[in-house]
Amino acid sequence: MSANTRFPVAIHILAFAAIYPGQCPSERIAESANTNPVVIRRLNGQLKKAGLLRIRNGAAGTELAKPPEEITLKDVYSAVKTKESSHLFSTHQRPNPDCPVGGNILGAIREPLDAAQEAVESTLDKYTIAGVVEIIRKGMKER
Amino acid sequence: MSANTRFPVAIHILAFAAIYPGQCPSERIAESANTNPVVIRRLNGQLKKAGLLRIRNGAAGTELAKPPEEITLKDVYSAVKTKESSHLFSTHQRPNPDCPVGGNILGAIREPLDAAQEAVESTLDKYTIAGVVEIIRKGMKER
DNA sequence: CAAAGTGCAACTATAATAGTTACATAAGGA
DNA sequence: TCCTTATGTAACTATTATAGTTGCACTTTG
Repeated sequence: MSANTRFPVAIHILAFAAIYPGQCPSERIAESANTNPVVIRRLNGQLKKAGLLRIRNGAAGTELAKPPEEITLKDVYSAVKTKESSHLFSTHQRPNPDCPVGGNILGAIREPLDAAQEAVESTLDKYTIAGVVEIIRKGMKER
Repeated sequence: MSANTRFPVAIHILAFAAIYPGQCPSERIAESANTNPVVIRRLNGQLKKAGLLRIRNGAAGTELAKPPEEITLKDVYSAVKTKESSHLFSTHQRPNPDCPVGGNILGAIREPLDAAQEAVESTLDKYTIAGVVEIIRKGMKER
């Protein structure tokens, strides 16, 4: 596959909307993220469904649906994950149930894998779009 | 792509070697993990290089290179990660440097992404092959 | 030296992902 | 009202990390 960049691009979208509210058509964000407008619109749809972004057709504008302090990176991560990308670690699908190891391996690794997943999500929950925007604004001043 | 299953399969290999030391040719492990012997040998090579597995050609046997209590899942994770899979989260490659957001986004998300990565690794470091084997053995008795 | 098994090269196959084109639809402003 | 701007979405193609496979030279033990 190509690498999954939906999560970082989704953060990009929200940061953009926070900094340029009402002035962020998909084409402009696509240019900023160096991708295609349709890719942005697809993510926009997921962010909208998750209640993070307010989008209107036509000459209206797109803007955050909540204050950036209230949008955590975990919210973003959850908004854009698919069934395939929802777990950091896949497991091998059908280890041989007739082998004592194959029949028990999945149960034996579930706890550590779940714990790792939980660790990621609770870490992402500590960061917000507001924090990301703050760092971007700092970078903007320095040029 | 297909999903990356190297990490769970590598755990499978080590657990197998712990339970059946000296009796684990790649063909037998492949059957247990429901995959191809070459896939196992490829992982074996990485586990050997990382000092986790002792492998001999021919009619000799494969066994753990250390006691299972001393092999953490982080060791395994590190052993089998590739350049592509080494980071849980990819970033979009070339956000537009001429855009204030595009030029600063990567720097702004580095800290949370690194923190998430670190959280995963330190979580995996708390689990060992010995722990996995113990759960498998418990399952073996129950049948 | 035979049997068992590894190491590795060189492919093919799979599938998740991004990229692209095209167009119907919607909303706001002159 | 109609033009402009933009979204939503279907229907593809392109990319690429991954697993799967075949074949064979090499190594080690007995």
